[in-house]
Amino acid sequence: MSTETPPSKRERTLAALVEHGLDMFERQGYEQTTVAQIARAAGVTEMTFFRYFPAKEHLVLDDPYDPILTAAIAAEPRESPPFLRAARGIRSAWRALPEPETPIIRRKVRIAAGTPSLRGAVWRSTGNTEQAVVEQLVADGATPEVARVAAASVLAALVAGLFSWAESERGTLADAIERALDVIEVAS
Amino acid sequence: MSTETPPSKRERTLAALVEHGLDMFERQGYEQTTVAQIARAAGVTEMTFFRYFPAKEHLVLDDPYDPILTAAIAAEPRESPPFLRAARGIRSAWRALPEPETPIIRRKVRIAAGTPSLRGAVWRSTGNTEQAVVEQLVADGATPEVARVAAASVLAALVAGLFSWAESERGTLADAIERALDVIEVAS
DNA sequence: TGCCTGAATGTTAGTCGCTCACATTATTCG
DNA sequence: CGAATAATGTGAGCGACTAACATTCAGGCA
Repeated sequence: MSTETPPSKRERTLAALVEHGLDMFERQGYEQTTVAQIARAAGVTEMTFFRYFPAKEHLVLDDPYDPILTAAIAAEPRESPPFLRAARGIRSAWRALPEPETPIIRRKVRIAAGTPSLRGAVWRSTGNTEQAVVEQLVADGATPEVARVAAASVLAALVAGLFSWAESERGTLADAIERALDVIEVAS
Repeated sequence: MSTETPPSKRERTLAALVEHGLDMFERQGYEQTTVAQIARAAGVTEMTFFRYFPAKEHLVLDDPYDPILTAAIAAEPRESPPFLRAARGIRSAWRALPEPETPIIRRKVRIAAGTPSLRGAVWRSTGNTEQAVVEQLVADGATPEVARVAAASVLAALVAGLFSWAESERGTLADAIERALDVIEVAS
């Protein structure tokens, strides 16, 4: 029926690790869950876990959105100040995006939002995106200092919106992000 | 001559730990420096290090500014939107503050800015300040969601300004922060 | 001055995240 | 089927951090 090929062994153990990992994080907390426990629950060795994820936190953190964001920022008119260009670019990027498979994303974000050490990790992992945004703004004429502040501030708003969305049971991701950007774009 | 009492033993080992720690971080990098190495250089045991700092990163991260910030935000007129209230509050708070003993602060911020894992730690450690700002904004009538976004975004700008300041050899801390807030307050 | 109490430090052992070198078992495809 | 390659296991070890317990040191009081 479905056109999907049967999952390879690699895909199956990956899915098992994610499934058991998120499950145990939700039940007993991130810090209280050991990598060895997750591996054991997935029928695999601790070593194997680290072959799939470079660190424990990566079971919760992806981040595939860099190219879309930077492209959208590049499309903004250069007359606006960098801060507004970044905010509006992100806004229009998300508007154009299909709503992603939210169930698992919501679980991950909720775990991250509720775990102090992961909140830090989220910020660090946003570093790549931030760097991309900075480069785009600089390419469009902003100074590096200004670009760094603009990028950091806008992305912080985005992350805060993400966290709020995950904690509230309802609403779409796109709406939450729009509302977050509304808070910041007080100039029109 | 000086009115200072002679440093106690505790003060002396604390100073030794900070001094050798920062020194080694600058010379060989944060990740490449071991807590045991710092302790040894300070003539003390690894265990003693952790009696002074709850974690390695705390040798670099303080954060004594919460009360001043929240007070200044409370003083802002409530007609403005929360985002601007937070930004302007922080601005006026720093304007009123005496320029702190910058040499050691600059060293710490520079180390933090140049170490990915510490950038994340800074963000996590800002959580307290963020929470305080959120509470102040909510007390002044903002919704929690709006307050969280505003606080996160403004503090991110502040941190970005801090990092820029530390990396550039000259300029005062207050000026750097003002410039960072200028980027964000595009509405007037 | 000498003791005495509490602060400061040391010791040992252990957990957890994470890495490396090397051996072993599965998969898949010619 | 057999060989190449992918996936996993083993064991040893490092570094951050914690806890229980023992020890030494500092400074005030008789």
